[in-house]
Amino acid sequence: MLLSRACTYGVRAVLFLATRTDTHPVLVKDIARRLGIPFHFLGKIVQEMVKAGVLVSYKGRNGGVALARPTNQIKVREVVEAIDGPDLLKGCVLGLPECSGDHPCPLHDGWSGIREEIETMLGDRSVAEMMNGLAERVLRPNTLNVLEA
Amino acid sequence: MLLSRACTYGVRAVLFLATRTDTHPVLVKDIARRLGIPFHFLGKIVQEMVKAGVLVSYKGRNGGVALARPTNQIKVREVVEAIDGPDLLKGCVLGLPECSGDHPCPLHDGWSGIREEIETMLGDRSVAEMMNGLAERVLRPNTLNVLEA
DNA sequence: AGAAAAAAAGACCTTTTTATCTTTTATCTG
DNA sequence: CAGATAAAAGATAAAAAGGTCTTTTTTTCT
Repeated sequence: MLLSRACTYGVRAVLFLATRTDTHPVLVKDIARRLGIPFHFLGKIVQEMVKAGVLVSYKGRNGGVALARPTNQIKVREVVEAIDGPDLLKGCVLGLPECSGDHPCPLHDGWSGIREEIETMLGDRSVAEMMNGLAERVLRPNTLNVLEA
Repeated sequence: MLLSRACTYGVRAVLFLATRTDTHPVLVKDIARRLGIPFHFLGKIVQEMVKAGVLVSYKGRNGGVALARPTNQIKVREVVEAIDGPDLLKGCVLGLPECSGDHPCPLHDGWSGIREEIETMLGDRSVAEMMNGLAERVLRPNTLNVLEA
């Protein structure tokens, strides 16, 4: 698994918010229900994204969470780093501290190229750029979500 | 992390065996010491690789483990699949069961390309092909390994 | 002010991963 | 055959990831 499950939940939540034209805050509970993610677990993840400045949250009645910036100013990498940490793609694929350009492990060069592509995928495109033609339903894990109103 | 730690240990053990011109079995204990990997943990991992047909093992005096085939007939992918399972790279990056060519998630296309490259890196090259110019020491995690004879 | 609503925070639990230790089984040597 | 050797197997433990539940804090609306 490239991303932790928590991270995939976070990315999905951000993409979900990005599909909404309405920018009013959305309840974490509603996001969790719509995406089939455990509510309280998503709550924790949302907190991290708020701390990281990706989301803003409002307590109390009419509260909820919303994207901190327009979708064209948020990169998926920010979300990933907020949840899985900045070192997710750092370091040797084989976990060798000595592995470097000077002392490459057998996978070093291959992995370097792939890592760059992953970083491009996550970082060089904004959330907005990714949303082209994305139907909201695709973010849900199961088609037969009986909880959906 | 792309690969589990167990998997990196397994790959490193295979690469270590591949650096040896001598094809006599090597003690798991020795591999563990040389590579700085927990002995008993590596034992479990070796077992899985033996079951998968990547390694062969011999009990008793003069026992140990050895590569089951010449290095040009072993692919890293085999090792990875023996330890992390065959589904490591299968499925959506965001964990969405519905994600497919028809209903792609926003990362679907980008990830498809990257996945293929990872599979190429792991599967289309044999262990032998990767060993070009690899010094054995690079497989060790710490330069100052006092345990090394 | 008081009640309700919602995120924040914290305690706790379960599963998986990583790791250690002990016992068993197989094999070789003398 | 006896003893030593080494992997296999199993039991246990520690740490991390994933998930649930309860309480607290903040805010808003009568």
